Amino acid sequence: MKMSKLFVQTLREFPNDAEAMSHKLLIRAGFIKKLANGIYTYMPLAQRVLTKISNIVRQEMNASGAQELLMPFVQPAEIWQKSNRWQAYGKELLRVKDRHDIDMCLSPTHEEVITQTVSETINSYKQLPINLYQIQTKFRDEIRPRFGLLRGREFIMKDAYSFHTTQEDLEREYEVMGKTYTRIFQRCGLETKAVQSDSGAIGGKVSHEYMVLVDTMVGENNVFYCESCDYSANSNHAISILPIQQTDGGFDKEETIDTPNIKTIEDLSKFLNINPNCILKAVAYIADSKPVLAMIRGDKDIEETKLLNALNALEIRPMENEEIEKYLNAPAGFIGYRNVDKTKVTLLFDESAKGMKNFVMGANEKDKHIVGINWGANFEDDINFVDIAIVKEGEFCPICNKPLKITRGIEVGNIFQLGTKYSEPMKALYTDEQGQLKPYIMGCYGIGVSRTMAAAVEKYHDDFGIIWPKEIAPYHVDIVPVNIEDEAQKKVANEIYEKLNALGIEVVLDDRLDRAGVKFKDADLIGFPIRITVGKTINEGLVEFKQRKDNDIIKLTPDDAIKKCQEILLN
RNA sequence: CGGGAUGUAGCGCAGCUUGGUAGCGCACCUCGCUUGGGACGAGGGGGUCGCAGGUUCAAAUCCUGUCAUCCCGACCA
Repeated sequence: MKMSKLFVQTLREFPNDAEAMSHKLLIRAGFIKKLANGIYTYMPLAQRVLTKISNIVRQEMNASGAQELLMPFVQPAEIWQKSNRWQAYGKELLRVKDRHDIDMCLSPTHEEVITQTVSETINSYKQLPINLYQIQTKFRDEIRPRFGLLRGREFIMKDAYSFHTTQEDLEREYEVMGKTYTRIFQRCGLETKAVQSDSGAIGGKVSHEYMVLVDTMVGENNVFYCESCDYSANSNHAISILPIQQTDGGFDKEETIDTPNIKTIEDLSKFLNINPNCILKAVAYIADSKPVLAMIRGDKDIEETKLLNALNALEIRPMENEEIEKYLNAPAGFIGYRNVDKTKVTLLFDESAKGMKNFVMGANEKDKHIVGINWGANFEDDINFVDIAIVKEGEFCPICNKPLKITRGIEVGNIFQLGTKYSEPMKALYTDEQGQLKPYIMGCYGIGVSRTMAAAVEKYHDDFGIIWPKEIAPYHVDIVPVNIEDEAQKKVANEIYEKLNALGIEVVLDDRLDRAGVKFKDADLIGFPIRITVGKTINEGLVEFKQRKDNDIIKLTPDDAIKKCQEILLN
């Protein structure tokens, strides 16, 4: 490709409205253009990267026995009503009406269509298992799209769905997909960590997320991991062993005391001169319009995803102060679990509270707390402790009891064991060996293709621009004649260009009339893995060879430069 | 949906306080000159100042409304 013909416009400055480095660089280097919030055009350079990622995905999925198909992007509401997700999916599902006033939607995911399609096509256990996938645009009307391609509304996803007769066979395929994913991302030049995760709106019980670990804020997930064993989990799912499990407030009898205007754990801890872990904290929520009171040890915080799961609820938000008065009969800051009407308010206790004794909590009365409380002493014994706490740094691995580390991660893939979550409501059945009708046992497996591109930029860049891994770079080599009007330089540059093309190496010839500095800046910004500069040294028969990843320049003959390209690109 | 900010040429911005009919840099076009890290000179094209009302002889500027975008939070594959 001749640079003068390439449909690209690099910018001298970073865009004003971008925050994440991948967002800034992809726009500045001319890979993407924003059309609307969270909706982007992939320019030719980006399209080439996406094609390469997609091809790696295809090769590995096919090698693992999956088959590619392509399903509709616009879907009728009817099919979503069958799975009960027309209601449950919420506002992320963009709904539209067609000219006949029929409800339709832009598909955020394809469980419904694939389940129906498979159930119409496969009737017998003899045709199972099967794994089907597609690579396609998805639309999710996110509340707050951000970070460019990392959280767009429209994005490209590979989604695969597998169908099985037994849980064991699903687990086998789940393992296969896990290994396939690791390989796919490795081939894209990205190391990933498979972490345990919450399964969210897609549903199912077991799931793992494939995270690219980064140290920037754009990794929207906190990942906890153990260096001694292979435990790792998204913070919304992580569990831990607390450094201090038994806490004692030291009060020798239970009594109500005055705590004037002491509303926070911090203030109360100072006022009574006790550790926050001796205070029982009350956090009030509204879950699916119903009041919930969660009690947790004072030094811990609620993980709302876990709370949501414990309640089997869809939506959750903190209570407003008026709601606290109304439902809990207590002023905010002085809430306790006693006097709560358990027929009206769901009461939950985090496991961290189990080891507390002689502890403190709100007295359900303004400016008063109760000290010296013990489980079972003054309240019914049948308290059911559940895990609804967020893990904190410094806590210990649940498997091997070593300190847990925390890092940020960009989720580029996920795998779920769905079970019969879709096949049952949608009555997607096959006939088993005994002639019985049974719902399929399903798995699903996603890869964010466009997000993977952004994650690679997020991971591999420097002050000058992008540093593409060679496997997904838009082009492999950029040839820069320092002065295109110098006949000797022009001739050699053209020869190298022709030879590399003939070898099947993807190459750009920067034939623009601009000065060398402009071409060098663009080469670094766009991030070609290899740059060959044809300049003055051509009089000695030498060109300059530079790899973007280390920026070291060596001088070679044109033929040796070509050989070096082959060497680097082939291994 | 709450908090904060911003909308002026393709991109980055000034002008707004104090109203007088729009400007700078980059990019683009022409000519000259230049060619190893985003040169220089001269000339040129491009904007209903987000949109809609209002005040005024006169609005980018003041007022009201509205839309969009960005950041933080909430939310979410």
